[in-house]
Formats: sequence, C-alpha cells, structure tokens
Amino acid sequence: MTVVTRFPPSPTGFMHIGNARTALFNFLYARHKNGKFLIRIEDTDRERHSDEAVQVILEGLEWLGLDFDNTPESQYANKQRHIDVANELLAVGKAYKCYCTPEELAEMRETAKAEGRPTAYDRRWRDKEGPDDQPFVIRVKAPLEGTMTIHDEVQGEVKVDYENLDDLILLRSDGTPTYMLAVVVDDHDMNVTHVIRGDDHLNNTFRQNVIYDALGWDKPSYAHLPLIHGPDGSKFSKRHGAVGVGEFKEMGYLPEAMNNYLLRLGWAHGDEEIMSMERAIELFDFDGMNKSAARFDYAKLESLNAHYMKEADNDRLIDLVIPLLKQLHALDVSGSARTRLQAGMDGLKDRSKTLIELAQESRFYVSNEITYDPKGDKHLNTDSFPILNQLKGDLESLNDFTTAQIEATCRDVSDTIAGGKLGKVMMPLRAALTGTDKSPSLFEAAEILGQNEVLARLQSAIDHINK
RNA sequence: GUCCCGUUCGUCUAGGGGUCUAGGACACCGCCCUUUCACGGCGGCAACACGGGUUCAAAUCCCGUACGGGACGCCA
Repeated sequence: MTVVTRFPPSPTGFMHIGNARTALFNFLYARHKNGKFLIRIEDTDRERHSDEAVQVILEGLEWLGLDFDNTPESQYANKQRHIDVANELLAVGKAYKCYCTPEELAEMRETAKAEGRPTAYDRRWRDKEGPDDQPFVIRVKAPLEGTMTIHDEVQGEVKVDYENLDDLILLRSDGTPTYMLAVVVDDHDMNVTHVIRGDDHLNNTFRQNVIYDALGWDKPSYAHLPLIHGPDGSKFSKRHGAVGVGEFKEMGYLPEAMNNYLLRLGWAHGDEEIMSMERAIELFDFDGMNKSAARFDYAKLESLNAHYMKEADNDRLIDLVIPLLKQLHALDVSGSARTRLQAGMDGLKDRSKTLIELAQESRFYVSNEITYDPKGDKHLNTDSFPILNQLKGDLESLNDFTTAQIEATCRDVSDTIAGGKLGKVMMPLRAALTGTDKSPSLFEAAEILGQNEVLARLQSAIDHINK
C-alpha cells in the first residue's frame, strides 16, 4: 500500500516553526516510503481565511524545499461531503440531535469541574426525542464503556477509557461541520495512511477514532511528535523571538540549516549531526524519534548554519547577499563589486554564521566609501601615520599587485619601520581598507580590491589622520 | 479539577540488562595556529530527577513520588 501523509495547516497568516517541523517529518516519511505528501488547508473557519495567509504557508514550504504531490486542497470546499456523512450517521442511529445551548454546556462544565468530575458532555439528549423546532447540534454516539487503545508510532501504546470520552459535535447548530468531523472525512477521502502531527493532538486521536468507528472506516496509523519548546522550556511563542519560518529566513538562515536543525530536534540517527535532505530521506523512520519535548536553541542553529554557509556555492551566496546589502546597508552591487565578491567569497563565507553577517562582512568589497568605526579609527593616528605613508609608497611601486607581493611589501615595511611587528602595519592597513579592526586576510583582500583602490583608500586614511 | 504524555551534561542527543570509570554535537573554558576577528586543530568542564522493587547484574524492566508538558470549545 502506498504511504500517504499530509500537512494540514490552518491559514493564520504565518507559518509557525513547529508546523514547519511537522511538515518536514510528513515530507520525509512520505519520501522515505516512496509515498505521497499532500497539503490540505484547514480553512473551515472562514473568518480566518485569506489567500495571503495560504500564500505565506506555501512560500514557507517552498523555501524549505518540501514539495508536495497535490494541488493544495481546501477543507472548506468539502463542506457538503462532511454534512452528508454526519447525516448518514444520524440516519443509522449512530449520531443524534442535541438541543443544549452553549450556556447550558458551559454551566455543565463548571459544575463538573467544581465536583471534581470530568468535564465531558453528560449525554442528556442521547436517547431522547427533542423539539424539532429548536436549534440543535449533531453529536456522535461514543461507546459508553470499555477502553480504546491506540498504537502510536512514536508514543507507543496509549489507552483511554471510553468513560472519559464524550459524544463530540459533528455538525454545529448552524449546520456547519466541526474540525473533528472534517479531519476524519478528509483524511479518509484522501486515502491518508499516516497521520503525523504534534502530540498536542494525541487526545484528539481518541475522539477522532470514535468517528472512524461509527463510520466503520479503517483508521490511519498515528505518529504524534513531541512539541518544540522555547529556550526556557515553555511553549514556543513570540516572546522567545522568531517563531515564523519567514522570520528565520529574514535572520539570514539557510533552508538546509533549518531543515537539519529541525530534524535533529527530536529525532536522531546515532551521532550523525550533519545530514543532507537526501540522507534524511534515506534514514528517516519513527524509530529515531524522541518522545519528549525539545527546547529550541539558537546557538546550535547558528552553528549548523555556519557549516552550511561554508559549504554553499559562492554564486548562490552572492545572489542571496545582494538584496541584503541593499536592504541593510543601502548598497547597490555593481558589476565590478560582484567580481570582487566572487573573488573574496571563499574568505568571507568561512567567517559568517548568517547571511546578515555575510552582508556586513562584504561591505568593504562593495562600497569604496569607507567610514571608520571607533575600532578602526583607533588604528589611524600619528603613530600609524608614517607607516601608512611608507606602505602607500611601497605598494604604489609594485608592478605585480599580487597576494605574495603585497605580503612581502607589508613584511618589509614592518621590518624597517615597525620594529618587526607585523600587526603595527596590518591593523592601520586594515582600518584603511575596511574601516574597522576585523576582516578576512588582508593580503588577499588587497589584491582583490586592486592597486588603485588600495592606494586611494590609503590616501583617504592619511587624509583622515591629518584632519 | 479530570484525562493523557514525558524526565540522560546548560541545550540537542547516543544508549534498548552486563562492552557505561555513560559517547557525540552546540555552548562554555584553556592551549595551538595567526596580520585582526573568525575558521581550524588539540584538550577540559559537565548528566542517568527521586524512592522503592525485579535481577547475579538496571541509565536500560515494573511501581510510586516529584517536576515539566499537553488536552479538556457549537477553535483548528
């Protein structure tokens, strides 16, 4: 039988990182089994629905590379089918009309809570005929006694006594189907074989199974994944910083780093930390799944991202960093600047943990307007003045402006007028060329900038000291 | 309150009765490399929640306690 998994986001306007992880696991399992990975938009709540919100989710999936095998289905579109199913159950006596008002139910719950009893609906209309002219909801008849056992792929065997389950609502008093009904019907109709979702749904599984059983349908396999918590152990929310997939993208993380991190959060294959999507598809199974919630750790994400930055193709990084240079530093990348970036990227990408950092580090290659920050400025003073002058003269006389020649020149200046301390030469030069006190290897950077530009920047630094 | 789930270094985890003086990764600390900051290399710190069982033997199995999380909607 073909494995079919599904990702059913509700269009809330952003894609929670926890949902992204759920999507990832559904994707991986489907691909691992050579099955299908489907998308269904849970838009039964029309208030919340918007095309933009759906778009945000699809963009998130695309960014992560989680391609799916259907045109995204709308749950709302299946409304009539859900209603029909509910009416069938009513017709065969497996469901019934309940005339309780919401106020009545609220009161019922409060009383039960006060008395220390379960807050479930007390089934007062289960075997009664009601006044047909009053509003009613349709509820399933759940078994009254016994125990339901589910064999969860992650959680193992979980049991709940039927007396703790109630007769949940299938159709609201306005005739619209509830989420519980819709999910069951849609999963069945889409031939979903494996329901993989957050373990906040574990309790729902029992309620949904009641519907499956009433319908006499085969139930899917279940895998309930542990949730992601914030760094402090509580529910991962806005106050922990970023929660939406789009926000992580904006923070300069690479999708492959994101996937790798999310995968390892709750799942492991021995000591393998770094794992490509291909490898993950090959290995993924529920065996490696952990049962407990994991805390989100930005530091580890960053280190993974640093790893993938080093591995990334230079042209790809350049394409990614150009919009950031514009957006963050108001810099346009000209053709010659792009050439510099290409030449310098090997030295740049090894030192950046995120694309944001990469953009910052790239600035001195892109713009010839150097502004000295305090740390750079510190090295431009009367002590370094003669050194810069000497350097300028010596570099100007070079015929081959190559890394090796530049290095030889710097060392020579260091030996003759800086007491052999190379740092005394390099730090002022670094400040002159980059405006600050840290940068990639300067011998190479100078070659990439070119002789004219290096001399111009040295002159600017000298002028700056003179002021 | 009721029901369900969980608990190995600070964090993510390996571990499925003896190979555990508990392994790896991130973070942290130190050293090396070095023109700076990084990178890289080497080394260090650091954990089986607690209490009972079962067993010749328990991080691993069972029970309880504590703590943490989740669910209890005519939301999804």
